[in-house]
Amino acid sequence: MSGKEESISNENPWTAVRSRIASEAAQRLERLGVSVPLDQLEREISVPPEGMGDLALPLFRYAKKLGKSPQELASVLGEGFPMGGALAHAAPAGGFLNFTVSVPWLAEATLSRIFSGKERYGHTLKPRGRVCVEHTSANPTGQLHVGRSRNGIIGDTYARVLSAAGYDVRVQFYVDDIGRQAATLVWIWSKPVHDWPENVRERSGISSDGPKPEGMKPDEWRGKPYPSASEVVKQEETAAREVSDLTSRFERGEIPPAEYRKVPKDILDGVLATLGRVHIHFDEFVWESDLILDGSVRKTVGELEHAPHAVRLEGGALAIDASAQGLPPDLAKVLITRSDGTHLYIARDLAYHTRKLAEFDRVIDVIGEDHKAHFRSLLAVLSEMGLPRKPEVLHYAFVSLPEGKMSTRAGRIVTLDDLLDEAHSRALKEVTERRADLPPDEAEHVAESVGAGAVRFHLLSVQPDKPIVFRWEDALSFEGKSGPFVQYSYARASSLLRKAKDSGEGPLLADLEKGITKYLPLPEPLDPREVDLLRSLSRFPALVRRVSEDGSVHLLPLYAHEVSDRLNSFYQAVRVLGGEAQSLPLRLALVASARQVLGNTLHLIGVEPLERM
RNA sequence: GCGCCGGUGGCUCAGCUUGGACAGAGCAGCGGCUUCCUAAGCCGCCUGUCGUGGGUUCAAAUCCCACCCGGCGCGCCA
Repeated sequence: MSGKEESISNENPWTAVRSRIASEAAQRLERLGVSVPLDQLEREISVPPEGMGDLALPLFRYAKKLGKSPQELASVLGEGFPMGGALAHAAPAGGFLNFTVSVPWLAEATLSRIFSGKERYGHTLKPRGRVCVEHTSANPTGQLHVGRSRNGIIGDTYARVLSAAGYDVRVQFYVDDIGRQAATLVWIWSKPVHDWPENVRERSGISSDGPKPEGMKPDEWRGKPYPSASEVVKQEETAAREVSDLTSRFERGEIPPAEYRKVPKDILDGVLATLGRVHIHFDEFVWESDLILDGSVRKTVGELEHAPHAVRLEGGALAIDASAQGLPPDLAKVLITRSDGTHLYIARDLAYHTRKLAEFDRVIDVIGEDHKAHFRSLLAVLSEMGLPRKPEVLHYAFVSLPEGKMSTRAGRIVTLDDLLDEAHSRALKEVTERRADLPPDEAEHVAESVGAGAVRFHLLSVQPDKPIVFRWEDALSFEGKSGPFVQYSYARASSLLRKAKDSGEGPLLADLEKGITKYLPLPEPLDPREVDLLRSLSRFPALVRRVSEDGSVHLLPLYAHEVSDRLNSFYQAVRVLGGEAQSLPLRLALVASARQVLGNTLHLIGVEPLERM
């Protein structure tokens, strides 16, 4: 791909128009006697309500300075405003000066970028550095539930967007195999089942040693004794001692890592299989225990002992007084080790982050809002350690059930496995009813894709800050603002293009992909739905850019819905094949472009585009 | 008690970073559309004290203050 094409496909067509309006307006305002910084003016340009043009410049502020009415200033400023090229029309309205772009320009600028960029349309091709995204990192204690899967879906999407925005992204899963929770499970499984406490045997439903039952996932099987074993450890001192002895022996190198990690590994394998169903994959697994075995944790704790604000608490625990770092009084002292000298979770996390910060240009953690305080402490201590860069965080709120907080103990839990299975079977029912002609294996594939798409789309479409109350009927919606709605629009566009090729329009399509220019001027006037679709398609590069900067991943499903919605309306309103001959090139180009942009968006949100459904 | 985050039609949510023109969608409800490119679709109707009260401003869902409700957290768990 040549340099020129690169710059075209990642350049947002609107930026040039905006700066042209801003600089012309700035000159004209200057002549009238008020000088305004160019970037301020550019920022103030907004999008007017439907039917009033494409861009709007509010003039209230400047009217006041000039002692004119906003209406008057708008007409004076609009008088003789140079049109041509991208700009077709300027009209004062109230205190605004509204601009309408030329439709041929919009079509050419948008479609040519899509055709030359293809699956990279909207992407930034210029390298922007190395970034590490850490997400999910669930404790290996059992199956993933819907709440924790929100983490993975947000994290995976963010990683995809960062990659599209030009970053070299590495996705990490931090496996906490050494903390109290995982250790409890390693401990219980280290004993023969007949030595388990009776109530653990009873409640786990595991009564004898033996291989994993047929058809059960390893995370489900290995996780069964967790709730009861964890209670035993909390209540019985001997059990608690056995768990910490086990941990200490491992840390001293007396248990081979492969043996110690057998149970966590089984669980991780099960969790990864489930995450694979929603297209979540990792580049690297960082085992927490490795940070201990290779001395990283010891080194970090050693450094902290000599930190300027290190303090010893009564009993001997090491803490960092972070009040100088601006932490509120209740968080001011950050404990690093226990009184007995063993390190706390944050000590290991500090070692991990020190390593990541040395290796990457940006370090991003996707973590639940219950860890907000922990993250603040982490930041404060890292800065106490004198690290120049800081990790960034994307927090998300919890998923609860209508009956309340999810709880394994109370049996109030929805696992991602159950949700995906249910989604699959409902989707299969739909597919077989609607498309009896599809071969069974394709129907199966479509059902899996549609089910997973519905789940991912649903969990992604709420702003991460907001708590979600999980309801089956919302998560499994296949219509309206849903994953399947978008997949359906994509499939219809694909189908139409297949039909076009079958009816001999293949050469025209191939020609269009080389450039729309030779089919200009467009058959005027365009249907308003054609123009609306173009407008939506043209927004994509700016959206990708924005999401990569602020992590607002929930905007992507929203956008996918908008494009689908406009494609469907267009498709309903005008005839592509067998319609007016002079409209065929533009309409085919629109369908092909919309399909491309939907495909690109679906890729970012991790939902599979389907050629047929 | 303190801190952080949320509170927008019957339900679920965009919009708030950077104040701007009648607050947008989806679901549910009601009424239409299939001799025609996939009806998981399209078109139309109905539904709003933007939690409450103050303030700043020519202009507030958006910024500031107070309060109410919900979520999350508050040193030897992770």
